[in-house]
Amino acid sequence: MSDDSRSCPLLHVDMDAFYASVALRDHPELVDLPVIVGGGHRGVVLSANYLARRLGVRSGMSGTMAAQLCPQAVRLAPDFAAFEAVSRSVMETFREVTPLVEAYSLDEAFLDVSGSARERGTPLQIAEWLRARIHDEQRITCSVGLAATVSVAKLASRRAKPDGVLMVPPDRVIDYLHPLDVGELFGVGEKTRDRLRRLGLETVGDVARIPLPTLRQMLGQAAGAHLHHLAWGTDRSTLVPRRSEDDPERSMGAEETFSRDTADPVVIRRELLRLSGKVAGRMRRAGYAGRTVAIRVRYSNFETITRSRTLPDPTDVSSEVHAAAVRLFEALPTGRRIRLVGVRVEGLRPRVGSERQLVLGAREHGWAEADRAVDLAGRRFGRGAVRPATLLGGDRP
DNA sequence: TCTGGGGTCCTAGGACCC
DNA sequence: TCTGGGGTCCTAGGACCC
Repeated sequence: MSDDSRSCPLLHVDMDAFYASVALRDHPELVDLPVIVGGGHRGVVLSANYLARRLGVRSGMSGTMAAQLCPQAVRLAPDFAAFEAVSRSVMETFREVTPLVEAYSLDEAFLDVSGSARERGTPLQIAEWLRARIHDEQRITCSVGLAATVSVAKLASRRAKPDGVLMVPPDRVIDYLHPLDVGELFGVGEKTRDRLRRLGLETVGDVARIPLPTLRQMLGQAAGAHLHHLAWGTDRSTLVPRRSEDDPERSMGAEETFSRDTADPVVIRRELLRLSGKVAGRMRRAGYAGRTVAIRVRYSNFETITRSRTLPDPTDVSSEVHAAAVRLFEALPTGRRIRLVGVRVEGLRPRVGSERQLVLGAREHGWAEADRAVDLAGRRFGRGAVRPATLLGGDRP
């Protein structure tokens, strides 16, 4: 590859089979076997090594199906603490190269290296340096896509996998994009792909040839414009450093699939209590309060509904979140068997000090104090050290 | 024994206010 | 007597991503 890579200052770095690679690093005796991370009872595959993929296993697939395709695979439980540690360390390496890092998930990030040339060389040289460095330090491989825009860099890294590099310079973008299946575009999932196919649009080029107003009419204002830019490779070229002070989280939630479906309101209310405490605790640790409490219920037929209520004031108090969640749940028709429940708090804003207690009555004040005591005990004795009495000894779903 | 758990963004309709 | 728009907030659902 000749090095005209200065026209491709955006790097998308993506770890190869991240969870599986980290797991294998800690279980070297398994490297020659197909390995699946996740996919336990009622679960889906989180990651699979390339041996398992060769047999058809894909992440997101149900564990049951993976076991059918690949009964000889070794199944490992995910170790999120290990994944997070590797992720933090990799992101630090990225920040050595440039401050312009958009961490997209635990195992992916976009880097803008346009300002790093003098110290570190061309984007292509930087990509290879990063790959070598990550391999040396973490013993896992990654792939890098280079382009002038975010979505093209992302497509390129996918095509480079595993353990490769692919650059798509601006003057080659159209030739690269237009033959691709529309489903490959970042943001085009199964539903949109099917819809486009029914409209006779199979390739990215087909979409590109549709006039923008027509596309907007077909897919909606935002989605139409978005797709148009993706099809011409003219999507955004500047990065948004994620999860900084000017980029607060929008919502926090927790959900759980029961080990078997249940219609028992006592079991469900107890689960709502546990999830509310988990969410509110995370909010307090992160310094957020939020006004809208939402629950999610998935019935045994997989039909999924949400119900939400906006409170007069933001809260991070476990019992307030729980009370709102239970009220929403109790407004639902009874008797249907439920597969999953979730609690989410939306409209988060940074909690400034504790001014709220000053204007509230004694009742709420007491619960906020109780939460603080629980948080303190959790820090000293481990999370879950103090819990509501109804969660003690109860069967976890 | 099909189908997790964490999120984000968009749309659409109705309420409500000016 | 008949009939306005625009803006914002709230709620529910849907699509998508890793």
